[in-house]
Amino acid sequence: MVIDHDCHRELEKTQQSSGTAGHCMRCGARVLSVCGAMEPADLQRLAEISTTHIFQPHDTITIEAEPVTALYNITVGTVKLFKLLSDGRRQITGFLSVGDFLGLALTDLHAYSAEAVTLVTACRFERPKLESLLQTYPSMERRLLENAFHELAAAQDQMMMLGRKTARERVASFLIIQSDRGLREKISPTLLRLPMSRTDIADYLGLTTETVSRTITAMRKEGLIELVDMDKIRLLDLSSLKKIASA
Amino acid sequence: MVIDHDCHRELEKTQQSSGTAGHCMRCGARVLSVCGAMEPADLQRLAEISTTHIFQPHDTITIEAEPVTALYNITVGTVKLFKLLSDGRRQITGFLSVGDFLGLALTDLHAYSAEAVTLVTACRFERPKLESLLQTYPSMERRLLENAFHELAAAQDQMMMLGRKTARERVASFLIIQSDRGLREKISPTLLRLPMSRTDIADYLGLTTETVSRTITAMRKEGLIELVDMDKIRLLDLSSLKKIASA
DNA sequence: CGGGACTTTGAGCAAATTCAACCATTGTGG
DNA sequence: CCACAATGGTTGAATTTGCTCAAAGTCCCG
Repeated sequence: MVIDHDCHRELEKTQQSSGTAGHCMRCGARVLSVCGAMEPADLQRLAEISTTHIFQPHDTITIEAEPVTALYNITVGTVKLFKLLSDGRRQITGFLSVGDFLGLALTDLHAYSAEAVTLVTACRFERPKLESLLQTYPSMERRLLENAFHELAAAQDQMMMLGRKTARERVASFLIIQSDRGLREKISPTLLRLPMSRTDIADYLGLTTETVSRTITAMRKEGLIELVDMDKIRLLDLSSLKKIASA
Repeated sequence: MVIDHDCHRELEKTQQSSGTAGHCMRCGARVLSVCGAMEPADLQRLAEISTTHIFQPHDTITIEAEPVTALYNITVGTVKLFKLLSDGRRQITGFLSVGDFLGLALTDLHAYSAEAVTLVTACRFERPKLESLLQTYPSMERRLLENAFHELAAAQDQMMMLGRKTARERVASFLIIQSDRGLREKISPTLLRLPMSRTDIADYLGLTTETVSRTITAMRKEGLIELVDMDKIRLLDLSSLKKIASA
């Protein structure tokens, strides 16, 4: 596992300050996230306190236990959140996609690390500025609360998966989750694009890459799924998959 | 596993309406929870919209996927939260103790079931009344948000445990978590009372009772812990346990 | 003292991991 | 433009961790 990203260089290179442009008005993530509640004039104000950042695949975005300096709203791409044990074992706690928030916390330190899976574009809000924003828009706090509860429910499903499901059930669950993840990542109702590696899937499911690979092969042979490409999977029998997922 | 609780009967029998009494002023959980931020006069108002409930061990408090009608604040005892698969496999997602909230959600349906582990006393707030309360005390919303983020961080630790830790590491983690759970459940700095059964511990750790039992026995033989009683464990070597827990 | 529930212990088993080899795709330099 | 190294994915065999099934021990409560 080679970790060799010129992360900081990359960051400076790709940072796009945007105090003047009304980029928030054109933001594709707007309809999905907090900004959706705002008036055009307010969006202009939002644009003034936010900057756009681009991250290359494998770029580190935040590091566990380091100070929280900013909040990001993902506008393009996929991000993985994870925790590490001292010997390198990794648990991916979730994947973020367009419209999702990263670094949303009231604590001073990040609870997890975050890394770009694909090319990622994100809208960055400096923490102190965010605080004042929250006071200006009380409805945003409510949205954040809703968001937090939603994540909490997802976390509980994940616990059930990690604690009690078999490898087969976990892989099925993963496919269903990806399929349900709005229509945003889906190419067609049944064709699914998985931007993350087998290793990432394994670390998300609490399995090894070998087990994930073997399970996917088995499902393919059973006619449950079809591997169109390494990162494209067609769900041929959604109802069976759902049944397996929540046994 | 016998499920035979006359839950509803029990509920009616033990419900203590308290519109007039200033029970919130005397509440032991107050300092630990949201109510701590309030003035005496406000506590009186709080007492007017809340009722005290008592649950016997094994009483069901809420059921997964059923409508959320109220929010409880635990004032005495321990509650377990769990999810079930159709074949009976169970995952305990957490234990609640004095000061913790139950049924805190903006969704209409419960994300999990909750059951009393010990004798439990809880302060019940009807949902519609709660909504108006939140509008009266905006600072409470912030507290709820903090609470949600705290739970989210705990959930991520739990995911790491379930997905990547060995049985030994899980049991050590459990003991450390119980030990860290404030001083509220602790008898002395090293003597720990575990109100839940081995089955509950197993369902929390994603293991079987046999594995939990064997692991505890092994730790006892190694001199890491001492079983004072079935439900009392003395942590003899906290630093070693901590090292094992977060390998 | 006896019955029931919970816990511990034991022996064999199975699911998933580990270790190892092989295959496919991609990108690089000669 | 092709050979070849590098990366990621798949497949196979052996191993191991934790599970299943079974029995014995312990605690509690009437």
